[in-house]
Amino acid sequence: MKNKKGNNGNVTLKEVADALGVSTMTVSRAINNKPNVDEKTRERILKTANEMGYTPNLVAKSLVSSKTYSIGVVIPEISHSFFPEVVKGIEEIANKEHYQIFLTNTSEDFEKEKKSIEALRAKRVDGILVSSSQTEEDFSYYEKIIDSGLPLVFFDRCIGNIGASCIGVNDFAASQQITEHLINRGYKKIGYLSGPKKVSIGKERFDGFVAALNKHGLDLNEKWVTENGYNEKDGYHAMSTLLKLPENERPRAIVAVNDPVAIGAMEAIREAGMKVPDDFAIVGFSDDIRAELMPSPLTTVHQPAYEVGKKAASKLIKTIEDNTEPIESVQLITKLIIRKSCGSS
Amino acid sequence: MKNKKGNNGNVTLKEVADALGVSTMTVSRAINNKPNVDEKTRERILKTANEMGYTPNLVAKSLVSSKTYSIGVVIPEISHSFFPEVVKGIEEIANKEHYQIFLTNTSEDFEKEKKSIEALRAKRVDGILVSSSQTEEDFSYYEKIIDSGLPLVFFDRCIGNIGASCIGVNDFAASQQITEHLINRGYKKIGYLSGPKKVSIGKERFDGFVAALNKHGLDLNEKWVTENGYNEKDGYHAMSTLLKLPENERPRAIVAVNDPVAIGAMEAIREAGMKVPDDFAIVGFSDDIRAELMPSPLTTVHQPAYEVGKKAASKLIKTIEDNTEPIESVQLITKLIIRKSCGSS
DNA sequence: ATTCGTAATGTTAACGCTAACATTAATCTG
DNA sequence: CAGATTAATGTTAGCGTTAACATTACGAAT
Repeated sequence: MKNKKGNNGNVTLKEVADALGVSTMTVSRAINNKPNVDEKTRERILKTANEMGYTPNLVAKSLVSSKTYSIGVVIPEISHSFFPEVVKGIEEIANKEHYQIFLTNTSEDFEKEKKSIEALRAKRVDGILVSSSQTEEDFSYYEKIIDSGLPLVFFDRCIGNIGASCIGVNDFAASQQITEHLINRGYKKIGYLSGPKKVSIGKERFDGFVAALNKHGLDLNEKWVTENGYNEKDGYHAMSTLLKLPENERPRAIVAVNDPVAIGAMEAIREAGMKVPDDFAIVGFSDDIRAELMPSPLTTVHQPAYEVGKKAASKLIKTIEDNTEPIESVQLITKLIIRKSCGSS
Repeated sequence: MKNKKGNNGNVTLKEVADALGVSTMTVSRAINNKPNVDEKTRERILKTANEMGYTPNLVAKSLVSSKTYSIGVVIPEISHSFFPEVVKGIEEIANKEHYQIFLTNTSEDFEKEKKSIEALRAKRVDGILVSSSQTEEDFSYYEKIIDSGLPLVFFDRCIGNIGASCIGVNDFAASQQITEHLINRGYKKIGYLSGPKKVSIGKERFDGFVAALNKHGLDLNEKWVTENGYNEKDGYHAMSTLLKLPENERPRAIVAVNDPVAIGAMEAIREAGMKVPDDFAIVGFSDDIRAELMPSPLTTVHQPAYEVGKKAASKLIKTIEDNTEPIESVQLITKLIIRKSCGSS
């Protein structure tokens, strides 16, 4: 409205230069604190640039430097309390290093995930941080991405051994540990509410569960294992299925792939008129913000979400800024949080 | 690792053109589905471009068009359950319209907010979506932004009458309504845990509270009003202060500016060995994911967070794409959620 | 065939900026 | 004070793309 050119009312280097009768290079040097500019000239330029409301055009700068100081973040579901914490950590580090983050939510949809990544790539982000909704079936997509040289760090849900770093937690061990906690409390009939095993965490946690059973000589009862999604409604649905079994064929304890699923399952149990832990002991994973508030506070595995975010961002930025940065697989330490839902006092 | 040029392994239009012996314009036309390209040529080009792994460089495109298809989103605290829902709505609409979102978290820090916006502006985002941590004291910063012509839409926390649209809820009326609910239940000694009044929601909600008192001829007792932040610890701290009053000088009911504050306050009450609603009735605002799970489920005001996000994004995009789009102040409808913390049966 | 009209393709310049080289002005040196 | 340094400034070209104009090709109409 107050501007002639197409640059949306933004002042350009050249305009500042013309206003002062110097060359654009001198202005560029002055503004970017490059050497070989007379101190007086620099001050004059800075003053005028400021008065004119000059803001550097990073788009143009990026075209020259092929560096955007933007990183893409691909998340399966922002409304899970785990992810906002992760994002907070990512944002904090990115910001400190003068990067901005593009956030995309895929709603656990691999197609949407791929589309988002294409969009990010077209925007020439310097790298991407991905928690994938499909890590086990078809690697080819990510193999291509990594091959193309786009710096990529997985977090939480990783694809292993394809040349990208991974920042997660020890899902296998933690899942085994929490299952063993149940076993040690005397439960023998233990069911498992799984998420899709095409996702690393789905597979790892399930494997940890099975390992715990094996270690203690317990059998895996296929009828007690369901595979659904990662949300409350999935847990509700899965538990409803188990509740349809004749009473004497039901498990006595439940391990859920994550807290939302556990919370959904608890709802199904409550609706069926039964109680946690009296009728069913149950444990989750992730220490959702709601976990301790449940009618029967949920025993779960606490994940250091904020730390995962910080570590992932810092690893990505290192990888971007130094291509000799080694590929690394980091497993942050989880903590078993024992509450009442498993029947502990 | 497999590339000669500086373009980070990205294939350029010119490279595709050279590979086929045509001009870059022809390739550009073919790829962008412009008319006047022979069908056979187009197919040949598309095929080769695909084989070579061509991805358009949006940075270059943006420089030409001065349009980035990026929007900035400025949020005070992503870990509040309200905001991830909003972001989800924003992302959904933005994505549908082929925009990407830059997410920044300001941690309620106005200085950080300004820095983020400068960074977004330098990146030449097409517009910004802001929930500001300071909406009442000094408008000059945002006046300058709006004056500069950068499309801006506020959400949740707005600055009114300075030329930007605002998507929020009717904080005043909802706060008045929930306070009246308390009054109607017979409470007369009502305290208020406020957030900073330099933020619109802080002011509006407090004013609604006062209006309800006035309407029913109740006095505002200054000693029962505290002003802190918007988080759990702030609520805890504020309530602790009230609890230091001699027993007969304490309020009997509490209105909290939002749910996190109410939840913090409930914790303080519990630690003091008292009960909700028996010793203190309490109500919140925002319908946090934890509200219904509290030991005494929290009566609160439900805000349509997801809708706020969708509406804000769509308003911003309309404003970006059509500068005759009118400035608008939208108040979405909240819903009073009555649970047990206010003493209702 | 010649001319014309349109479809297909090409060329140039520009978006805002900076690296690299070129020039000019200021400062030394003996 | 001439000649040589060095500091300050300027000029050119190019990052990848597209708008605008220029040229060429080709089938249709005479």
